[in-house]
Amino acid sequence: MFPKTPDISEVFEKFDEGSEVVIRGWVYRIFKVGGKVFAWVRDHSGYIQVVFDKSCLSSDWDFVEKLTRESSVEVKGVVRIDARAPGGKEIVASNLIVYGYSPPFPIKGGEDIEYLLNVRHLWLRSRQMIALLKIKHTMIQALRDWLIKNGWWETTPPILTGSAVEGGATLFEVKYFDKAAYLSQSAQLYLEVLIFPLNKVWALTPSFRAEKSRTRRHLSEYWHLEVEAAWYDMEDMMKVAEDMVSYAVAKTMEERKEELKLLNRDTSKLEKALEIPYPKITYDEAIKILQKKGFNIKWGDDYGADEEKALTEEFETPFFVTHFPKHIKAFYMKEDPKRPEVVLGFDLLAPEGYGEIIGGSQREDNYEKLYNRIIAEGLNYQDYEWYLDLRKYGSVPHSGFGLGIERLVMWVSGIEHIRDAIPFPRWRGRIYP
RNA sequence: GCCGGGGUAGCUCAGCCGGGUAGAGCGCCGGGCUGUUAACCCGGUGGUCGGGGGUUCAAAUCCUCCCCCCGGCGCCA
Repeated sequence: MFPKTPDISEVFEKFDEGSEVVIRGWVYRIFKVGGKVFAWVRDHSGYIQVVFDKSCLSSDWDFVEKLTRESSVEVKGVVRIDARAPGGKEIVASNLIVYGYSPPFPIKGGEDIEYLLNVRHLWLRSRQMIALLKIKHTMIQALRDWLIKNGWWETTPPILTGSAVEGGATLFEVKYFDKAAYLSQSAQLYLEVLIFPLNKVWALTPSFRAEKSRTRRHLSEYWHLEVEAAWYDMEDMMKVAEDMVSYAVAKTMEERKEELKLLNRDTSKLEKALEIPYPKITYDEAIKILQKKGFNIKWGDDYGADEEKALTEEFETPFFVTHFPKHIKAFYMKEDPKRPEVVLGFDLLAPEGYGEIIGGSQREDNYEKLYNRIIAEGLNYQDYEWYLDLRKYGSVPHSGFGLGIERLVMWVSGIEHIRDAIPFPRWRGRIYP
């Protein structure tokens, strides 16, 4: 067993000048000046400067001479306060153990994105990536906390499925014994099953979309938080969405201050997302806004990336768009009883150009209507027999939504590209490492 | 799938238009420096110019086909 050593952040917090300490980590930067060697040693909590001075070191000086970036080390030494050290504190080493030397580290700064993606397994050690990994952790934790505190059951829908939720063109096909199966695009249909035994359910699963997308907002594999509940109408579900999102933003701002600062996130903009309820506009109103802004768009058109971006500029907080034309939305969305040409669907768009982070709806709970929509979409109704059964055996009004975890992390972190919201991004052509 | 940009040293790029012995900075290696913060100074090392085919006395450079990457669009979370 390894005797436990303090985190590097604890050296700053709990160890006074002159106290002896042992730390473990990786060499992050190294400077050799005169007779001394300065090494910044990093662990998950931060980094500290270690000073190697021949006169203070009992272990072999040769080990110090050979130190390289990303070598893994254990250092014993004495804490010293010194203004010349980053953070104002350093460790004067008395002993060095090297667990593993590193050949010249392939990332030195200034590399282009293709190169960095190919050494992603090493790039994840950078301070920006560490910050993003931590922000994602905190956001997932907060969303989960909120759901559990509010009485939602966590469930485990399948990843391998026999049929599509939406279109078939974007499915990843896999071999399933002697048949074909597909990687799940959404757990929604299964969550709709699970509201009958559990009323209010959710799941956090990977979703897969084989879209040939080449945008900064799409991944082929992303983490999908989906919720579904019986006796929730669209309004109820929008309330869940805004409560949950604002809670997660608040928690992240509270617990990940340093990381947001490292990423240069303007948190004054995030603060506005703490106030709920979020504004709600209908699709009709969105079209009018866009027309006023000079976009060539008419009722019935789906809005594209430019239009969506323009819309988000009208708001400083996340906001909802509701009541879309039926033909631009999925078959399972419930028709508005007052206006059959629109559905009870909603999107939650993040401000600052980030756009859609949630898509949800009240579900069609009438057997005939759902059956007709399936046929009208050209889908094979036999694939959906079990799903149609839900409308036969005690059908219930219900609603749900799906949230893209990486989209949320991207907006809250203020980053340019979704690939940095996931450690091992996947899209067309990218499967390594 | 479509539009645009790109592939030259370990990395970032120049050279290509107008063909004529492959360049720079960084890194790395060696030396120097008594406190570095992307250290600095001196010296050294480093290449199937993405791949195939073609034109030419001669191709990184011109023509052609193919591959890969990046940015954007549509689709979505």
